Amino acid sequence: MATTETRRRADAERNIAAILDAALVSFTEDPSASMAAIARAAGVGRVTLYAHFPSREVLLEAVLDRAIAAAGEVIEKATPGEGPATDALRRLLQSSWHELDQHRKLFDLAQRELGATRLRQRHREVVDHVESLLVRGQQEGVFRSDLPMTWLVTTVYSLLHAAAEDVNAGSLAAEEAAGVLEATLLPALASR
Amino acid sequence: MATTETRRRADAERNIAAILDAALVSFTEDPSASMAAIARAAGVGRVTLYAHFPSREVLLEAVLDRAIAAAGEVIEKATPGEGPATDALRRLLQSSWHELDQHRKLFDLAQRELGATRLRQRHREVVDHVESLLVRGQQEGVFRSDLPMTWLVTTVYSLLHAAAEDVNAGSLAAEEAAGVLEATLLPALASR
DNA sequence: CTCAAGTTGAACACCACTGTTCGACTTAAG
DNA sequence: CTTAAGTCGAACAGTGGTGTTCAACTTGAG
Repeated sequence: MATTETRRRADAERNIAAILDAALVSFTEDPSASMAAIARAAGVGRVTLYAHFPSREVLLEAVLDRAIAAAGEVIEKATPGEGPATDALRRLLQSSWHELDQHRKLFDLAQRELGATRLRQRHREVVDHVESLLVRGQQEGVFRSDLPMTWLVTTVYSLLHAAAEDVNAGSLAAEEAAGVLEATLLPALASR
Repeated sequence: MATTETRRRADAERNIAAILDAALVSFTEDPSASMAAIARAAGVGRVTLYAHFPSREVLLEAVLDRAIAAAGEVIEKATPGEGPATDALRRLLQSSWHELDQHRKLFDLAQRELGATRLRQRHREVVDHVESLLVRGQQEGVFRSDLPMTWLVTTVYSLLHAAAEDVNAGSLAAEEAAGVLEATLLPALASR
């Protein structure tokens, strides 16, 4: 289905992948990463970068699309719609905290550089997964209903991000992240 | 005590204050705010800005120092050392969430532009207030001790920041922020 | 009133980043 | 092997930020 008359050469394909990988890392590490730095990180000439992505904006959008797709896949693998909501949230945190944090950082960047409204719909795709899990938990009576739903979603993302930052800074071990998140989020979300 | 042979003229003093005010807002709204933009926001010529703050770096440090001092004062007014730890935390959130969020944003920016280590000590002054309150709560048995202290501090700051973002984005009313924070943080921090 | 302190815009050199063009070179595909 | 697709560095123009200098102007203090 991707053979729609693109007919790219194999090395071009490889470079595009390397660029997207490098751009994802670069953008999440430093929002103001330059095109030159990204090209260098991808092991590719600056001209090659521009050959595939004519502008910084286009590149950012491509990275974002890819991150959203990846996040969607990882989330679905955790089957957030099955079993007790509490267990589903545990599975989600365990498998996806890192992926979701990357997405969050990209979203922040894109919001600044591409404008807020333009991103809402794309962002929704990912956020909705979390939100519908929380709604299900409320219906089951295990998650609290005394606070706005937007706030609950914010709480999940915010702590996810915080854990990722701590891991990045070295003050939290990566293996402990999911457990710590669980121990903090479950009581914060639980109904009394 | 501030009369130590500075002998600045009154309008200079006024301009410096206006610049620091504008810079605080500008930096927290947009980390990449330019010197020209800050001067404009302060209602002051670009040259005047440079007359008082010879570089962007110096200005950022001055803003940071001021924010730390302000945060310290606001925190102390909430008397975090008196009464039950839970009540003290409530007072702190009620009076300081906005101030603490501003400080957090500045800290993030300064960390990127001035280097991480250089900021640790200054940051400590503010963080310690929160940390010692949490430690006191642990000793009283009302706050949990099963997670690293650094994580508990991170949790408080992270949700503080999230609430401020939501208020800024319009999805949370400013008057509700403290209450929502309380309702989320207390169960997250409580011992079982 | 007087004068030093302070402000201002215009102009300057400098630098980093963006995006483009070119011509020479390398590599995958048939 | 041939050739079209792709890569590369160098060099370019344009933009926007930083920090400086200067000479004219305004303002506060004594």
